[in-house]
Amino acid sequence: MQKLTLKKIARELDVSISTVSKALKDNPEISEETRKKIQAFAKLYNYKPNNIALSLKNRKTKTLGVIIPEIVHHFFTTVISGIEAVANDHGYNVIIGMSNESFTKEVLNIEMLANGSIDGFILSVSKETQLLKDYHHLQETINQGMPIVMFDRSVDEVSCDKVIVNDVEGSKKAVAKLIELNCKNIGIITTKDHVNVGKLRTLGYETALIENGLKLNASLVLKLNDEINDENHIDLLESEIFNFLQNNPNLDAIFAVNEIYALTAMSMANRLGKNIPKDFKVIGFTDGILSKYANPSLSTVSQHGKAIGKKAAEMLIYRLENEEKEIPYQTIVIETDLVERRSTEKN
Amino acid sequence: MQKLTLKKIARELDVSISTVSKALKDNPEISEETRKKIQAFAKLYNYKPNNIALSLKNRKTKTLGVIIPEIVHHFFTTVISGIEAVANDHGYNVIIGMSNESFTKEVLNIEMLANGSIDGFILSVSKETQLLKDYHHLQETINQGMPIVMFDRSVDEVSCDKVIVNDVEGSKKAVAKLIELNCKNIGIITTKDHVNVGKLRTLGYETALIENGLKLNASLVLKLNDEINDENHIDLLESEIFNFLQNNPNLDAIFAVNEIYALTAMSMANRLGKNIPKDFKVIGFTDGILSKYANPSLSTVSQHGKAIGKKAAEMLIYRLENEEKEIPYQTIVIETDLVERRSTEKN
DNA sequence: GATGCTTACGAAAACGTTTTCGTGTTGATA
DNA sequence: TATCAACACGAAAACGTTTTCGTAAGCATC
Repeated sequence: MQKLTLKKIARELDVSISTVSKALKDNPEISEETRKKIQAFAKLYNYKPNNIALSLKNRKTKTLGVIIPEIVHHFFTTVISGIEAVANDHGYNVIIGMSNESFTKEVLNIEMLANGSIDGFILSVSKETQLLKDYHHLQETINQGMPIVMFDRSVDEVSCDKVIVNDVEGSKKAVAKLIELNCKNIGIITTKDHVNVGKLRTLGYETALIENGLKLNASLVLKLNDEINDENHIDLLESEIFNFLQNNPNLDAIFAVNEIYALTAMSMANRLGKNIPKDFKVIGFTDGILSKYANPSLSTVSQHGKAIGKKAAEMLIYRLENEEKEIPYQTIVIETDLVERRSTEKN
Repeated sequence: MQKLTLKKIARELDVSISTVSKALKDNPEISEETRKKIQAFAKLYNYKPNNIALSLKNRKTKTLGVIIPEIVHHFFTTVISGIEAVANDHGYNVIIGMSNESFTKEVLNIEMLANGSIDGFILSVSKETQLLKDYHHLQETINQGMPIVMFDRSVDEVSCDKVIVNDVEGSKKAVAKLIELNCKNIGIITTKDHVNVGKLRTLGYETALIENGLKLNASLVLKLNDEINDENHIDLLESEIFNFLQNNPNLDAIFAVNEIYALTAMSMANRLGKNIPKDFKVIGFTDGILSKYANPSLSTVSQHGKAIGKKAAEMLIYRLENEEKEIPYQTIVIETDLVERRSTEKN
């Protein structure tokens, strides 16, 4: 009933532990007869080596630690699915920690895992960490010889492998598309600047306008507190966006830096009597489930989350399995795609 | 740079390993002076005990294994967030495996983790496992002394702790609500019967009709292959549901066993010129993000995923930490709530 | 009959802990 | 001065592996 060990097999078959171990690994030192006997016994009672003992011996756990800000989140889970796929192919497990966007929980999670439980990290830093700009926990982990691969929300101040999204370029594509569709007054709904991706996407928006000879107009930019991007503040979000649209009646398109802002913009535009896509077009960022099933379906900038996860896992595993090599840190940029759906159909 | 161990501290301070270990645990055997010295050194160089070595020694890993069919899924991630919260409070980590609805991957994941990596499982079986009705891997795991807590998709044939949703009751509430709203021809969009929750929700629908004196009408029941409940088959799903609604023009309400079916039903009803909620009402199952941000927002049966996860983790941890006690297996039923939104507003 | 070479196996160390038990030193007591 | 307890520490086993090294037995060789 209880787990079988080498020692128990050895005692049972009256040989030494070493002999059992070698026999199971087809070591030629062991005679045909003994080997057959031991293997048969092990198979019969379904012997499986204990992973913890192996980890201790090898000083490798064959598991990756993934720290994400939030798990009930389409983008992050998509990334995880990419990580899992690659990890499993290489015989690795994945252990997941959530920071809940809290600096303290991020530190705690990293400390908990860094003491031998895993071989390396894949992580996206919390918003609070970005705000505090305190990265000592990350640096210390790296200094201790544990590799980190950052994705999406990466921090420039820490040097390590990174897989990032081309936020600026993705936003430029989206806004350029709106311009091409003859929109003249394109607004943006974004976050406050301390959220890095928000800042970058805003930059992309501005760049696209300028490159196409359009004027920037500060009143067409709505910067929201990201605390209201959350299921419990739908009403607040709605009223902010409603007011914004009402105060800018000439708006004929919105680029929103996430799905929720985009969907809310669509509803509020509807409420103001605008028809989408006929007289109001919308593009979001992040190709999640909301965009696909929205009504009308929402055009969006796809980040290829699964590809991000795969790439991050590949980089980490490669580094882990080639520790003798001096591999320079890399930053991989995953390009975005504009997925066109009904919210940007031509008139 | 490299990880500090007891041995290194011992060598550095010229004492034995035992002394270091005891000093760090404030064992009174060690003199004040030595204790202070060792603790100061350990703190200075940030000593943290190696988790793997502890796991081996204690034969406890303090980590829970969670196997889910799919991670890019609102309900499952909500459950995970509940598990994480409780696990972290008790000093446990969570390691996640995905079966991708495949029996083989489920078995592989369980085998991979069962060999010492974790202390117990929380799992929801894959669709393929339900179809094959092969549960030997689950039974064997339990026989080896590793506890399992099943949630949501549980299997009656295996006895262990379970946390399940009251699918029948939830569906009854939903359909009863539609009846109360004066709907006369209520259809259901559900899955084929081999999906257990689909079957139960269908049963709830039928029960509600009968208990309210309405007739069952087979033509108002649409049983879909669950392969098309997937982002790649939106078109197919749409056409199936469109035909269903078109062939039953007298339908004035739909109860759908998941969000996607419900949203698609709303779009298709729109396409057929029906106004929601005025002449067509819809209720879905699973209170996910889609329901909240749908337009009109979708009334739905909420399963309280986080509560399910919390309860499952509590049961598992309690069992793990009271191994001496003979705890009988429990099945906890989490009741559902009907969340009313605009798709069922009164006329 | 001494030497050497296979063959087949076991002992022991190592990974990093915790914990039990043993022991040398000190100071007090009879 | 012999005895004893208290004190402070170290040795070693244990958790379950892998792997290096040592060695006994058997046989052939000269």
